[in-house]
Amino acid sequence: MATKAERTREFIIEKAAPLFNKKGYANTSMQDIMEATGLAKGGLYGNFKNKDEIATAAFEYSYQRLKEDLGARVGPKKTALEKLQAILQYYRNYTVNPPIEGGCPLINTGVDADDNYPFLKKKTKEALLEMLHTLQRIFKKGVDNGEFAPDLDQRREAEIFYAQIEGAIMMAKVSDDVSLLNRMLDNLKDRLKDIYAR
Amino acid sequence: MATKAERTREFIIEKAAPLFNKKGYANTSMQDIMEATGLAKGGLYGNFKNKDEIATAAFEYSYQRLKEDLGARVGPKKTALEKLQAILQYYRNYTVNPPIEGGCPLINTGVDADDNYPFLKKKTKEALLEMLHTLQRIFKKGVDNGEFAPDLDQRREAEIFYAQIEGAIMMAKVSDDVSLLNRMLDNLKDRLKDIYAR
DNA sequence: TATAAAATAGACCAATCGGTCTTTAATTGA
DNA sequence: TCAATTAAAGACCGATTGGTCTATTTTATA
Repeated sequence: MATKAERTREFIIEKAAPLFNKKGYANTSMQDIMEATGLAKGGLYGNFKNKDEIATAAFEYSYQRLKEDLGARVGPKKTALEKLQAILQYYRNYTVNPPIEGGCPLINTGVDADDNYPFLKKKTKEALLEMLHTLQRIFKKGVDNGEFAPDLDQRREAEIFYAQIEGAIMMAKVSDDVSLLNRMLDNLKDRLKDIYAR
Repeated sequence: MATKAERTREFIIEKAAPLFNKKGYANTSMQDIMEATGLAKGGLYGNFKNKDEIATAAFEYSYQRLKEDLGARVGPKKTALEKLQAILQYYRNYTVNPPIEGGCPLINTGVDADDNYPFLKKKTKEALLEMLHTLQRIFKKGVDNGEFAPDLDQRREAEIFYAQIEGAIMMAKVSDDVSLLNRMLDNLKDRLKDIYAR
């Protein structure tokens, strides 16, 4: 069994992650985290050096969950087309009931951190690049398998794919209209068919 | 000539807008605005009721500038295709040298305000819907002109168009790679040709 | 069960926050 | 030019911020 401190640390991260994801760094106070965890100051600062360290761990936790959720859906699928469709399915109604409160941590932390918190921005950049790389690998697999046209620009397709999803998530949230996101997913599905048909 | 107060008010907005756009609401302090304007507390609170009012005026100013910049480029163009191409041209290298420091105010304020500041979120929503509506009108014009296929789903095309741009801006910022955005604009340009060719 | 070690509580701190209010300075119109 | 009005300065306020530190409690080990 993990030591008490390790368990408490993980507990704090789990409670803090949705707070940071929803409210951002500046709007999430240590007081908020104390209330969410039921711990006092000593409990938090005994397990973390400072707020930055909690925020960093919280983002890593949120991103890890995103990866695991997607991995669980994509992993079992055999073809590239099925993998990509599984990703689209994952994002359906995303803004209404996101796995982590507040929505996509890449968008939230990316925008929040960009001009304010270099240590968080660095983490977000790494996560985004990894995500794009994973998508690119799926498209490559599709080409290698003969599912997609051999001259397909894999990086470009990955970027288009993800930009449309992330852009639509943002727009759906701002406009309080999840159907905007779902329409985008439908369109991407159609686009996959086009690539497939070639 | 406008009254002194009116001029000062506008001056404050101009100085505050890039601060809010770059740093967000919580990270922009009245002290920051005092320093940016050279005014003391009395100067700010004599012209605005509170921080919320400055933030609101700042967002409206930033959005107004976006509209004007785009309008100046799109207005003179005759065809829908040319108008859309002008928009794509406007966003080229956007993350490197944005018209308003911090980048797209719709993304920034949208994400910042969504779960935190209802009064700002409302403004962002209105702005986004107006922007989408404008784009939709351009696509409609293209259909009416016979430039685009008559069965073109104008709303869908507008949403795809803008989601790709906004998603790419976000990703380009986070990854510190403006070429990601420019590749997306190139692709959108190609896509317009496809629609046009039909 | 007793004891050493680890973990947490919570009082306390200086700094900063948004905002108020009175005083002083600048502007404006006669 | 001068008086009335408007605008701005800046001292001040209570609340909240992130963070420290010591006392106490809980945990783990012998």
